[in-house]
Amino acid sequence: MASSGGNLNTSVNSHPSFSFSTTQFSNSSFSDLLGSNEDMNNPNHGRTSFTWGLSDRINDRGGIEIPKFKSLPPSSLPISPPPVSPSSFLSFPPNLSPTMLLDSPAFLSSDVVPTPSTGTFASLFFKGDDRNYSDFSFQSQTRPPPATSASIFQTSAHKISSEESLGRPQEGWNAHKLNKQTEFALEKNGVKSELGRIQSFSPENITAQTTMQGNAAPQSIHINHTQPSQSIREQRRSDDGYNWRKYGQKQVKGSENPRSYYKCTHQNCLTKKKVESTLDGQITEIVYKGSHNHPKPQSTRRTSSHSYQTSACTGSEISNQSNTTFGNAQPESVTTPENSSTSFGEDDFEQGSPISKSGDANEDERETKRWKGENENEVISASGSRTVREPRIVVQTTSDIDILDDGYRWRKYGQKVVKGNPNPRSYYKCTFIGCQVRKHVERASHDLRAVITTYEGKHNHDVPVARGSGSYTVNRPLSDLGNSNAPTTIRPKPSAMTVPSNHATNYPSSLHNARLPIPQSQAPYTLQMLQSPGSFGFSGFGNSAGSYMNQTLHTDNAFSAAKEEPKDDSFFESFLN
DNA sequence: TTAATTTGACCCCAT
DNA sequence: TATGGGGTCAAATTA
Repeated sequence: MASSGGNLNTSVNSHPSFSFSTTQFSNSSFSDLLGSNEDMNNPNHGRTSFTWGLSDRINDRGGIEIPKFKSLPPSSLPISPPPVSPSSFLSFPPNLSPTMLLDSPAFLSSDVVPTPSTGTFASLFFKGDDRNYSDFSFQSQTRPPPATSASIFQTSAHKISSEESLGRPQEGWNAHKLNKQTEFALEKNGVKSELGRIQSFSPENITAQTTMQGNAAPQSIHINHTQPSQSIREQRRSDDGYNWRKYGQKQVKGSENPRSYYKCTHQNCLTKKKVESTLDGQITEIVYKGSHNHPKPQSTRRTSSHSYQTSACTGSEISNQSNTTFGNAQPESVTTPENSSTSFGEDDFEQGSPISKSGDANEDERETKRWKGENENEVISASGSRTVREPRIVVQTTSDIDILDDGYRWRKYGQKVVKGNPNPRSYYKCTFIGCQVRKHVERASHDLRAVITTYEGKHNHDVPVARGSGSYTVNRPLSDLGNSNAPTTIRPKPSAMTVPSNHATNYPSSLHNARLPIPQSQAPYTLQMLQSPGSFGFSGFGNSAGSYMNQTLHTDNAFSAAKEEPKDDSFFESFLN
């Protein structure tokens, strides 16, 4: 349902502590998690730490007896979306509109670089067909995929992470698909991940088209729950496009998460990867070792309705252009995980997120020692292995200047102190003739460094000529961006999260740097989406202008402020002159 | 029957 | 040098 006009978007340049990430896919069914009783009878299992991990945990939870952890089918390896480093928060030059990025075919290309520096990060959240908002929605696990490219943003623990950091109580997520074990796991993490609800994410029952891949843009993730099982050979192909053979699994110390070891099945290719997943099947870490010496196997699944496509961030796809550290330039068609290694700054993760959970203090320290990359986007080992960690989006604060510098020209027409926030809210109106877009900016009550920018309406014009932005031309084709490894002008600057306000309709709020011009049309992506306790089916998402999302931003004051945004135009009109 | 996965055991390396 | 832990092997198991 394409929306029009009357959109309100809120970008929250907020709280450093607020963080969330998208997609974390579980690739194992709960039945698998539950395992079988016969496994319990296997004396050998006593040796494993599963007992130590799961059983103990279960016991702690009240003695619910859970059969041994049987193992997580890693075949699907739904890789998390491209990790984004906190240091690389997407930032657009004043003259570069996200819309341009989103509209670009490049964003639909699986070969587009998924790094934050290339804007992929943003795409993860923004991307949805600008013109097909209806296709963009959070969907519950049980919902069959739309015929088209419905995008399913699966927030996982990260979402929860954001909730937690924002003090939002965990609430109602549809746990009908969850078993106690999973719930425990999630609860333990202080999280009930939406992704967790997609526990049965596996090649067998899922068709995941992700555009949300780390690579490029996000696009969409189709999960076809109606799909029958696929052949094992199909499963063999992981979400990164390469074929892997599992050759081991181990429970590593300090983590409940089993680690699976895979080798590339391509002849003479020594590339390996290890995947660490949470008990509920969510991948928490993927580490690639070595480089593929061959192109990615041709996949026909991408075009098949029955195909199982790479999950949100196939390592390979993610990587294509993000070879910041790994210089192994490869054919464009050959994207290798090695090149990706984009990583959301874990350090910013709130406790309770799977990420942080998996890494307790000691673990983190250990990891830090072992996997110290050159920059925050990378986590590499001394041996050259790259780590693709859980994607995380961390909302950071930006300066007021940034907030105002979104590429458009604004005229201040009012200021007001709104309920819930002692800080005055500046109201601006787009100065472009005929453009009714307005926005207001305010500092979060909880943190003066955090700035909330709320947009309303859609610009009916392009981004004005850049102000002081050098090289970027407003209409620069995104493809240029996508095809280039150049960092472009997307600055690794802290970005703000755009959170649609109550009015939000069309705007894809999302990670939205303060500098981001408001796209004329974007796939709406809201914090609520990330925080929605229950189903992520946003029926109201993308409603026509004027409709309210009825969202409940139980996040922090910043969001609350947005929520309390005056809802009628009269409020704004009162400022108009 | 074949191929992939599972998993106990072993090897290697860091401490 | 001893020990622990991660990584790998390979037989057993499963599909």
